[in-house]
Amino acid sequence: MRIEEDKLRDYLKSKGLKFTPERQLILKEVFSIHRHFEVDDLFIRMRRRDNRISRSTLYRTLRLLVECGLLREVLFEERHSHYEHILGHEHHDHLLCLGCGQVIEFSNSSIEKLQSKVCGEYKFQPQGHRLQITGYCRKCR
Amino acid sequence: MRIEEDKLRDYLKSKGLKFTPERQLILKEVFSIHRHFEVDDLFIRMRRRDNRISRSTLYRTLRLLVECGLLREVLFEERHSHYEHILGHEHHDHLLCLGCGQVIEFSNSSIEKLQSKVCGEYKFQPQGHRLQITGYCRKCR
DNA sequence: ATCCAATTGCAACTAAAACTCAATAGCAAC
DNA sequence: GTTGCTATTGAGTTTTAGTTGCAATTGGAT
Repeated sequence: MRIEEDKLRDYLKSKGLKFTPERQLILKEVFSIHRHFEVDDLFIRMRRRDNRISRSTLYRTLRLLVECGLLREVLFEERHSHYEHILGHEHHDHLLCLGCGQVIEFSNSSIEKLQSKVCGEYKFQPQGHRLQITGYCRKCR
Repeated sequence: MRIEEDKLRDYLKSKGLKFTPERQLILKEVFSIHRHFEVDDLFIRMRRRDNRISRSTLYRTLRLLVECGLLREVLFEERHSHYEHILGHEHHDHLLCLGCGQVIEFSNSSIEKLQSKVCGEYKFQPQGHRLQITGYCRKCR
């Protein structure tokens, strides 16, 4: 059926973990959101659908989804985690509007190339990066 | 006397706030640290010197120092804040080693230029940015 | 069908940071 | 220098975000 479910099943199996109904429900809900979300967003959405999953399970499952490469954690100006899909989305970075909170995604391969070059200079082996530009969007400035 | 003290005094005066002995001590301690630090580092250092400043005051004062442009908050992989000096340091970004936790600073004006270009494309007025590359340093890879 | 390790939900816990409030102290005006 | 108003402080309490321990439950390999 869905690619993301296969990916999760494979990951779980490879680690000797179980594919539970809770994990399936969370996965489904996560992939029905098509923008950035935080844990509490997810919790409330699931409650509305009467899927009474505990917060502990949400936290534990989100960690799994990050580990298996389905989700990415993104840090905005707030002190708690935000997540976004990786599957089917090319890598991108964010413009974060301090006025309206809007998040604009962008990607720029020249910047990525320069980053590789910098890493080379420091003999640093990159594993990932975050680039976030804060400021004001067209409407807010 | 010191530029940073003048800057803080000016900022406080402009906001109708007061230059207290506590704020002076914190400022002094902050500028005696020449690397990234977190709130508790600062707290412990001050205790060692018998400057018994409460954590509340530290938190409140650090916020002021960020507001007046003396400090910058940097987010590493941990969930609490780290700070670094702005004054007298040109803007830079970070390579963060997941092995030993080492933080390498770098700056690259070509990346900055490309960022400006991206902002232009989105009619986004940048105010600041964070670029953090995680991976493994020469020793750890 | 059996069995064992993984999972769940709940409650208790933790860490970082923010808030509350009574006592104190800058500092501007006199 | 004194006064008075407002900002500030520290101690303790609260909030927020997330983690952990544990007893009961369950997935899934055999």
